[in-house]
Amino acid sequence: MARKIGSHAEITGPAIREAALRLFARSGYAAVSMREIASEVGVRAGALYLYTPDKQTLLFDLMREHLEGLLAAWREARSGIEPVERLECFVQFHVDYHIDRRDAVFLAYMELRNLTDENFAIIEALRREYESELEAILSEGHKSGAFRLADVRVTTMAVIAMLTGVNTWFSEEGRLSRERVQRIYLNLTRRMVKA
Amino acid sequence: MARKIGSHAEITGPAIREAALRLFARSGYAAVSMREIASEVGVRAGALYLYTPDKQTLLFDLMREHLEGLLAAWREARSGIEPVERLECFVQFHVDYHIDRRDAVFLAYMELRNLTDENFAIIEALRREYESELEAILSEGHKSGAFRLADVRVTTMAVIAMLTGVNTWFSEEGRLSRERVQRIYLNLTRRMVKA
DNA sequence: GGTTGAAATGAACGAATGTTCAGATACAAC
DNA sequence: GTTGTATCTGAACATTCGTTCATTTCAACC
Repeated sequence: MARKIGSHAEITGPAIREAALRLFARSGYAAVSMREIASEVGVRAGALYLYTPDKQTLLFDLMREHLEGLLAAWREARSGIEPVERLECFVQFHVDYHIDRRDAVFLAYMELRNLTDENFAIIEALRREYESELEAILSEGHKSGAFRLADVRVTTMAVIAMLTGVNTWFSEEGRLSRERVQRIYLNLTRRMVKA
Repeated sequence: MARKIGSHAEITGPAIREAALRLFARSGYAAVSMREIASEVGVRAGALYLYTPDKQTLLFDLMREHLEGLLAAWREARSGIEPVERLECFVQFHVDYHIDRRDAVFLAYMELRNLTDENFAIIEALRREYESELEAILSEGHKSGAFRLADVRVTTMAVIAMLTGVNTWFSEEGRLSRERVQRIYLNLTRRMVKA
């Protein structure tokens, strides 16, 4: 029978990822040293290498997990929703998910250029996969006449950019509640696709 | 009478800024070394310090010049335009200006966190100044009844995020011409503010 | 042709980087 | 209490970093 895993590892592994995510998002991948991450966790730099083969993999894993989580959560959220209501569902979901994961969203967008070519291809594919979820919604609605769009692809990019932008200004303690912001973005999106 | 400036300096100064802009945008400020920049210009690292006091100032100047240029160009573009047409003018201008300056736009957004606190405050003020140009347009239109907006501030941020997003996908050799893209974004913006 | 001075070099600086690894440590199992 | 092993340290490694500066280069002038 396998030996029970050491008690520290159950804590340290996730703690490293959380610290790395926070620091990478705040200062940028290249500007954060392994010693900084270790210090944040309360451990020395060498110990990090029990949990990740190297710094690049640490970054890559954070980005991959974010995007895979995003896709999985969306597929869960949309299941059982009629195509007609899918757009509204998407907007609500996207805003919610992104507000709750500012650091990860920031990282997955800002640090693309610090990925190796191979890792970049994987991350980029995941991003496109998510984008094409929205594109499919718009495309269906366009064909059915529910939406009237000048260009499906451009509208897709426009809506995603607009929605993701919420992270550059929204604050939970700000003037507007999360629900109010969601409603406003929903109305803006409706207008953008209105037949 | 002042001595004529050395012949090299007329070339090298701008060349350094161009190389730095390109490299910073491609790989990130922290990931680019002074030796890389110098090599790109065809000079050794020490020579850079004849043109900039340090790396941080090099970054800061690039960002400041971009934002100051953006503001000045916009104020030039809008002059003589009636308030009613200002929004359309803004969209055209913003898309055009941003498409033509991908690296600078990218830099001024991505590298905010690598600025010293003092420099960050200056850059951030310039950004807000530009944003409030659009906000003023929307606010006027809202008051006059030309637009119907749920929230002026959120709509401002939404429009800017949507428009700036053009840089993440547009290519001059792509499926759509610049003029076509401008028109699509213009229509999307019109819908977002429609009374 | 010699003088001047800006431009650029090349070597060097201390500091910080990612990563490795032999040894110390802590803790579950017996 | 001894053993076994996962965990972690501390020191060291080869590089690379931003920056400085004495020295060299070279075009412009008298």
